[in-house]
Order: sequence, then structure tokens, then C-alpha cells
Amino acid sequence: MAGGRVVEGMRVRFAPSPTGFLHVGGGRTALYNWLLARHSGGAFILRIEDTDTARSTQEYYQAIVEDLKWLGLDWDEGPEVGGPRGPYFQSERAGSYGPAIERLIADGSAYRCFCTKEELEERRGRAPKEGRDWRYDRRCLELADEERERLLKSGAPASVRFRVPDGATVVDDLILGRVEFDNSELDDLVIARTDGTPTYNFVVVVDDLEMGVTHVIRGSDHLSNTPKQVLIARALGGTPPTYGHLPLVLAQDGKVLSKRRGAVAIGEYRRSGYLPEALMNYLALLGWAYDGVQEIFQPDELVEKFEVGKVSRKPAAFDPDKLLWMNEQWIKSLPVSERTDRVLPFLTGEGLIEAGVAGEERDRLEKIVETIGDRLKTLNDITDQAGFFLASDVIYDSMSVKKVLAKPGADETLAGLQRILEGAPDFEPETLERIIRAHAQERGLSLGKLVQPVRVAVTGRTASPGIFETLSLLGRDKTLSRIEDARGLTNE
RNA sequence: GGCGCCAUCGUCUAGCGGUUAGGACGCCGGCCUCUCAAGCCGGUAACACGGGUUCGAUUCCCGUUGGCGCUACCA
Repeated sequence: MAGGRVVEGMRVRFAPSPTGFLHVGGGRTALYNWLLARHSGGAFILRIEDTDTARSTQEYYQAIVEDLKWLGLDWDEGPEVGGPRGPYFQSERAGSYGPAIERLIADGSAYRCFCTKEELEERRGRAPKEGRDWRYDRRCLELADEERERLLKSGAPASVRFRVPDGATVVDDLILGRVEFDNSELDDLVIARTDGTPTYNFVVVVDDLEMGVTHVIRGSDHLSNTPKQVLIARALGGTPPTYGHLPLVLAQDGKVLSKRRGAVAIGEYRRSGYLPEALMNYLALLGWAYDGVQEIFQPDELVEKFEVGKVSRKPAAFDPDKLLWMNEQWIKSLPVSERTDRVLPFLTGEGLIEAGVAGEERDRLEKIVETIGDRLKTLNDITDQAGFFLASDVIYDSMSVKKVLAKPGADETLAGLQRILEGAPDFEPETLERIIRAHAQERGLSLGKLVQPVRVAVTGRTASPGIFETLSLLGRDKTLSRIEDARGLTNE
């Protein structure tokens, strides 16, 4: 095994393959591994399983790393940070696998197999017709020595199979508990292909052993791989890690979440204005609960309270509604200044403000954010909510115009308001409220009757933050000119 | 088919032999109110089924049914 200093305690890893974007299921797996490592004070390792060169890409790798960082996860060993037990790209670890395979062949734990893919397919296809289950028939294990020699010398292509021993293999799973597999159910799996490259089930074992991985949290779709990996680890003279198999994340229809079934990439949530804290919070609660009551957890609180043993064994459906609610809760809890910071990229992205706002402009922006208040479910909602504050022209919603401005008396109402506002001593919300309320009383109108036409006039729609704050923020000039413009839309 | 995992409101879950089965999302209604949100109050809705064990099962055991996963020279 490679030398180097090793962190005491748990060594936990997350090992994505860069063959697609990180989606919520993978994100949750990464999170649980990270939480386990951080909770125990151990090391969190990121390893990239990029042996499938046909499907792995640099773009996916970068996106995964970016998404993990955005989510708030960090790693002690892995890409970008290095570590004593690298390299952390599987594609760079080829040197470890060959000798390990030779060792297994030498001590009889593995053997060469000359069966071709076609032969295997043929035999496999025949099995069910004959009412048998297919398992590799060990034809090449039972080869006479001379025959094996002959084939080897003839240069016949050979794969290497692991010889599954008799007996049973017990997996003491952190989440599932004790699971027992009868070894007779297991195939003599191929650990090295005809071209010499090692397969996943072998590579993972060697890497975990060499990296000193002690704990692995992964999807339960790997559960049936586990006895094979445990057996290989032991044949290699190592101690397999402790596993915890996470029930899969389901889509709303109860099917497993996958890339082509509504699985949304983590990056997609970032782009639509979700807070990483909210997504982390939601993902943590998807299959784990602290006391069944608390819903909002700070990241460090999750680290403190998370226990793998309490993870549910039941597959959990991903609920976008609840995630949205949680995002809203998180946005709401942000102080105005920070909320403004977070909303900034969405505003610039939409061209509503220029990058690098400062000074008075920044102050005004904070006031806008404050005024919009709890009306943001996602950060991206800001573009819709703040548009009329920031854009020079109002976009009039035709339904709102029809419902309010095109009604009889609207023009008169606006004209009256124009006069009042022109004469307003100042444009503070309190002042505006005072004079507008007084005006309503004078004219015998309900406040609502008076306010809605102005609202549509200055915001372009029937729904907006409080009208007095809105007018105040807009200022006298803009308010008056917009009312003037809007009078052109009335029926008079 | 074989092997494995799972089973409490529509969804996420609490429960660890005795509870009016709790919370959250959603939905519905009300209050508040200048609109929309938010907030507050209330409501809706669950132990898959059948056997055991037990004085007593949501809880423990077995089975049935159902869902899901794996069954590659993919990872």
C-alpha cells in the first residue's frame, strides 16, 4: 500500500463518475458522506471514477466539482486539494490494479477465462429456456492445466475472473443492518477485461483499500455489489470499509429518480435561485430526521446532529414543493444586506442593474429588497418583483389594465391622486399614507378603490409590495410621470 | 425467474408494546389587510392485508400483496 500520512479516524469518500451532471440523488449521497465525515471529525475524500473513458468528460467533472462546492461541501483529499493517498482520479491509478490482479491469480483467488463474450451470451441466453438461473459455469476454472497452457501460449484473449469462495457473506450495513448473501448466488465476476483493463467492482475495492477508506455511504443500487467487493477486499488481504446503503430517491411518480426522469441537476437549482443552504437542508431531510419536528437546520447544525444510523430505509420521493417552501424560509431568514448580495447576480443577469453597484445605488437596491420583503420564493423571483423599480419603463399587464385602469372613474381617480402627490410635502411612506388616506375619506372612497389604480399605474400590475413604500421608493418624479402615462390607458 | 431492500396522511417524517398516532409540505377555510405575499388560527388526510406472540400490537415474528434495486468483459 502507498505510504503517506493518514488522518486518524473515519475516512469517508464520495466517488462520482463524470458521466453526467450531479443530480439531487448524487448530491444527497455526497452530503451524507460529508456529514458522516464531518460529524465524526474524520476525513472526507473525493475520488473521480473516470475509467469509463467513453462516457466521462472534463465538462462533467468540472460541473460536479463546482456543484459540490456550491452546495457547501469541502473535501480534505481529492482533486484540487491533493492528499497523501492520491492520485484521486481513477484514470491515473492504473498502476495499482495490475499487480493486485496478478496476486489474486497467483494465490488462486482469481483465474483466467477464455470464454468469449459471444459464447457467454449464448450460454446465458440458453439458461432460462432450460429452467436454470445463469451463473458463470466455471468452465475455465475447471480447465486442465495443459489446456490452459495451450490457450495461453496460443495468445487467446483472456479475461480474469474472481473466484467466489463457498459460504456466505455478511454485510453489516450502517443503514440496513445485517444483510446476508449466500455466495452461491454470486457470479465469478470479471475483474479484468480481455484488454487488461480492470472492472468497476475491482477498481473500487483496490482504491478504497489503498486510500484507507473506512466508511462508504452509497445508493442501495450498489447493495448487491457489496458482497463481491467485500470478498475481493478480503482476498487482497484487506479490511473492507463499513458500508451504508441509502435508499434511492424517487421522483414524484414513485419511480427512481434518474437523469431522464425528471432528475434535476444541482446546477439547475443554483441557476433558478435556490440557496445552497436550503438545498442542503432539504436533501438532509430527505431520508433523515432529527426529532421529526425541526425542519430548518443550519449546515453546522446538520454536522452536529446527523447520525447515519437514523437514516430511513425507505425510498423517499423528491418533493419540489417542499424544497421551494424551504428555500423561501431560508431567503426570509437572510438579513437584507445579505439577501441583496445573493440577489445581485440575478439582477445583473437580467440586465436590470450593472455589475458592481455601490454607494447610493446599492442603498436603494437594499431598500427595494427590503420592500419586496417576503415575496421571494427563489432568488430569481427578484427579477420579476423588482423589475418596475429598476427598469425605466413599466410593462403594463393587459389583464391588470383591463381590470383596473379601463374601469369608469379610473382616470378621475388618477387625476385626483396626481394633484395630491404633486403637493405632498415629502415622499416618505408615512406622509404618503396620511395624505392618501385623507384623500380617500374626502372623496368617500375606500382606500382600495384609490390605491389599485395607482398601483397598476406605477407597477403595471395589480399585485405589488405596499403602495406607500412603493411610491416612496419610486420617488415623486417617476410616480407622477407613470401616473400621467397610465392616464393614457384609461377609457376616458 | 433468482437474490436483495422496503411498506405510518398525496409527499417528507416522529413513533422504538398501552398515544385522541405528533410535526412539516401541499390542499381547503378563516383572521389580518391598500393588492399580492408573509404571518396567525382552524380543517383535510395514514398505520397495505392475513396470521401469529402478548393482557394488549403501528411497534416483535411469519406469510401475502405491492413497490423498488441488482442480476454485463457499465459504473
